[in-house]
Amino acid sequence: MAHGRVLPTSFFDRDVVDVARDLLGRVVESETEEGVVAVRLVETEAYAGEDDPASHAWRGPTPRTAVMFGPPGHVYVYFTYGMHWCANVVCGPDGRASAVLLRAGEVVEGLGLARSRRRPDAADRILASGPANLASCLGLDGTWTGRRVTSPRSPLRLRAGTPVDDSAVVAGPRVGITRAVDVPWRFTVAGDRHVSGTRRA
DNA sequence: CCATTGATCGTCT
DNA sequence: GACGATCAATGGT
Repeated sequence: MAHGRVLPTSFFDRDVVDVARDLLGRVVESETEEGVVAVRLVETEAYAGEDDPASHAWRGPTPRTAVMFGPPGHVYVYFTYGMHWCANVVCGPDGRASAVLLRAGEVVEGLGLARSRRRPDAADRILASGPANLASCLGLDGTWTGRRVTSPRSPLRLRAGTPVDDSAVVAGPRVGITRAVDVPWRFTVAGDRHVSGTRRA
């Protein structure tokens, strides 16, 4: 219970943009045989499914994106660039394929384990900075897809943490995409050192 | 600080 | 067969 209670399914069952913003300050926590790693989120992005040209779900369901078309509160972990895994939480009602990409955070528990999964010499500020780095710290890969984040007994959980005040939230364009490049659905905690780089395609 | 580039392979056209 | 919801290393300003 160190980081508050687990967020309920209703938290994720609403507009994906609102969820992305409200996830800042919350804590993702994974538990494996190796131990627990917890990350306080400082950067997220919203992807609005079939309505959003930048979403993997834009052209309708495929075997890969099937989870996103299911009920909210489950994880979608995808493989990209031949070497990286990235994690999303499915949002909105069943049938609407929206999801929030977890882009960056601060490791607040399990620092040693997180570092061993990345690089032994990784600085704290870059440990979970970037979606693939964040997923790596948590030990996530494709086998985690479909898991719930809304149960206290799930190996992957999202805890309430401490919500971030509106005055400290910055909205801007999403990173690394080639369509809908100007839609401001990337949310960061202003001035936080753990936010990832702002390079665009 | 900024810009460029190679690595590497699943997914969909 | 092309293209990624990326990262780290490199080299210049």
